[in-house]
Amino acid sequence: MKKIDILKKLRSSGLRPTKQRVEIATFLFEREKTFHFTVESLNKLLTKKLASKIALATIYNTVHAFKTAGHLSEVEVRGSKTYFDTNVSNHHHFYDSETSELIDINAKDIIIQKIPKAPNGKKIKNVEVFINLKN
Amino acid sequence: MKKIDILKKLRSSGLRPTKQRVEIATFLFEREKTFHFTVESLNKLLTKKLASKIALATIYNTVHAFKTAGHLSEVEVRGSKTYFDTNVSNHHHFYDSETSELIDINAKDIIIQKIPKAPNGKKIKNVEVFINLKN
DNA sequence: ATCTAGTTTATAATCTTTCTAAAGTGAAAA
DNA sequence: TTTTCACTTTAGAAAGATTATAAACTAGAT
Ligand SMILES: [Mn+2]
Ligand SMILES: [Mn+2]
Ligand SMILES: [Zn+2]
Ligand SMILES: [Zn+2]
Repeated sequence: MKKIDILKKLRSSGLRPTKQRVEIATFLFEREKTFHFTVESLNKLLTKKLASKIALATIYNTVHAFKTAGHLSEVEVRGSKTYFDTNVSNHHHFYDSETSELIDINAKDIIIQKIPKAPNGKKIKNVEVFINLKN
Repeated sequence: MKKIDILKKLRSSGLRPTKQRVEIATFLFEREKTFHFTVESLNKLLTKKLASKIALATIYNTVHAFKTAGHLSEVEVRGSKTYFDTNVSNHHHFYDSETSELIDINAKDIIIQKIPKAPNGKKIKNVEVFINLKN
């Protein structure tokens, strides 16, 4: 994703393209592959990459704003920290607890043959498959 | 599960059957159906049920001891609190975010037809299916 | 250039969970 | 039974992640 598109992405979500948001968005979205991160890991990487440091509160604010805008999704992973994902399409994950690393699985690469009916008047919103890895 | 079995369960895991442990174990395991809970919800229910209150630290200690002994499992649910489960067999869950309620799905009731290979020298430890519900 | 609502920031506050260390207790040994 | 001591409970402190606060800053409209 190019810088011009990043500005569009921000503006179209009603987010002013501030210096901090553009830097964070560039870091997150100017890459080909999915990026999984926690606020802590993102903060470390941004600190390493950027000359001027961004306040931790701003990183939290920005990540939440991006999530609300639909530019990031949240992945539930065992542990205390919240994981975010630049892949906002429906997909699944491998999880390597040795390295705390998430790996995407395309939705088409998992086919579920049999699934129970949703209980009492409820419907199925989505199905998440989480595959834990070992050595 | 009967009280005598609860004492056996504790002793066989190397846990002294103290007053608090027996009360918590009785509350958790003397029921037919699976029970899903957080430490907070368990604490509230125990406070309501018991005459003498158990310290929050003891509830944390006990729940972890039971988990380590294999009498409880942990379920990863979106949100800040940790969920525990009296069903320690391999199974899946529905999750109703309206009520924050987990519902068990028997492992046999979900059949996965196609699954990707584990990456680079890793193996699959287990597969967790999490079905989010809506109205 | 001015203005203002939106944004950033340092810091405090909150919330869940874990740690600490002192007091209490189960059960083995005497 | 009494003694003993490792294990357990407990209140409160501490930790760690996240959110709230409010003052300073700024993008972009006028
Ligand atoms: Mn988590
Ligand atoms: Mn969670
Ligand atoms: Zn992903
Ligand atoms: Zn369950």
